[in-house]
Amino acid sequence: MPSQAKPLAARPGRVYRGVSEVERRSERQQRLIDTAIEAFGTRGIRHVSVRDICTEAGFTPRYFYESFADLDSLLAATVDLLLERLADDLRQAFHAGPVKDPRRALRRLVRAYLEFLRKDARATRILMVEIYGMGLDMDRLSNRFVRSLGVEFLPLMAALKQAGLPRKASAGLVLTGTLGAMVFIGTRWISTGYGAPIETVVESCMSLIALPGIEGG
Amino acid sequence: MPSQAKPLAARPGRVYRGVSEVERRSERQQRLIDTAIEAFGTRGIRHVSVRDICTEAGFTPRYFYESFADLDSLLAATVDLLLERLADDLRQAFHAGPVKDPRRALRRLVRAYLEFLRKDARATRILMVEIYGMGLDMDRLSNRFVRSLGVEFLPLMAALKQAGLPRKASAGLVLTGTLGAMVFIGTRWISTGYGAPIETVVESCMSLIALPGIEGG
DNA sequence: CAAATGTGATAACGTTCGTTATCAAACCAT
DNA sequence: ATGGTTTGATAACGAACGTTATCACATTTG
Repeated sequence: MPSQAKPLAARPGRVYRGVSEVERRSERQQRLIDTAIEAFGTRGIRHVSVRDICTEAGFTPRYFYESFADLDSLLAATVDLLLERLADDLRQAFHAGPVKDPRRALRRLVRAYLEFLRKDARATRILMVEIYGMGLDMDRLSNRFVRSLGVEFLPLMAALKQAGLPRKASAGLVLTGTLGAMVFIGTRWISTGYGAPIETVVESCMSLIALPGIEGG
Repeated sequence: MPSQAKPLAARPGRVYRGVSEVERRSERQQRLIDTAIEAFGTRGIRHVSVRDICTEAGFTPRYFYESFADLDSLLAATVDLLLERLADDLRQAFHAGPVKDPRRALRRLVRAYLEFLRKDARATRILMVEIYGMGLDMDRLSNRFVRSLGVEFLPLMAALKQAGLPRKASAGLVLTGTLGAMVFIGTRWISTGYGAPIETVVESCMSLIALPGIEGG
């Protein structure tokens, strides 16, 4: 599934210990990504080597290169997976209530985002910090984030923004800024040990999302 | 001056080629930091080694360790210097007009910030991207940024925010969020080749800073 | 002058890195 | 059972790393 992973074998392959070749390869890939989440998420990419990943996953280096070209590819695949999980959570939260009320739908999304951050500090570190080590420029990064924040989420927010936007502002930049606000608030919340109650954090996020013009709650 | 640099020799030392020992050491330190700005700012910290810095600065490794304990210390010193420069620019912009009008003063600050980013893409990359590679947690990072954004800036903005803040929001978190918005917008602006006119970027930033309640322009 | 110190080029040290190979044991096919 | 595959442990490889030392040369000090 991860885009940066190597292709998963064309031939059907042979069955070993009950599982097919494609299954085995995919399991190994998954195990590598799981190990990467732990390693990158706790020590940071700069303190993780290919060898580290292999020994921690209980693999021979050969199996690393079977799945990934290098560490950066593994990081990219890891980020992909985490963004996918985040997107799932957001989608679920979005549809867990009335979709027509934009303010309440947005609040559900924000809360789901924060709960995702609280659920796994390692994932958070990877998505909020380590991701910058990749070659991605801000545009791609922002787009990637934004795309994973749900297809439903985006037009909703964009519409809201456009409504109350000052004449000369750019909707795209404001969107990026809002995203940055979420990221910083989330990261800060975590680095202070989730000190503030989630209600307060949600409210703080909402106060930055909500522009004059849609202020109604 | 940089906090992460090694102390600059206690003894007076001897004069060499016309300059005193402390001066020489400080010049070397400065040259190392200049080299670091170029190296970190264009290739990223992950692709820079102590040896790289030395050869690019025209130094023997000995002189690296004379000034810094390791690469991270050099990065920290570099960040310190850049934040200092940014703070200088902001202070100057702040006092370049009527201080009493908070909206206009804020706009001057935002513009100065963006012009700083445009002035040197390497500095921008270091401050906005590479900085995350350091051990700093978000709290320290945010505080460091925020402190360098000018002692005058902060209470101003905090006061503005508090005025229009929803009941349950946290002023500190909202401040962090605003900072994140600035960072993301600035980085995105740059990664798109400064495509948008600075007026548009300023306005986009302002639309995120300005909360309902101080909306009056 | 001579002695002491600062400089710069070079090399040395041991470690770790990414990457590839070796080889015996475990497993599947026929 | 025999022969081809997959596996896991181990090692091998050259390159790069951080760090420290060596030694000739330039400069200052007495």
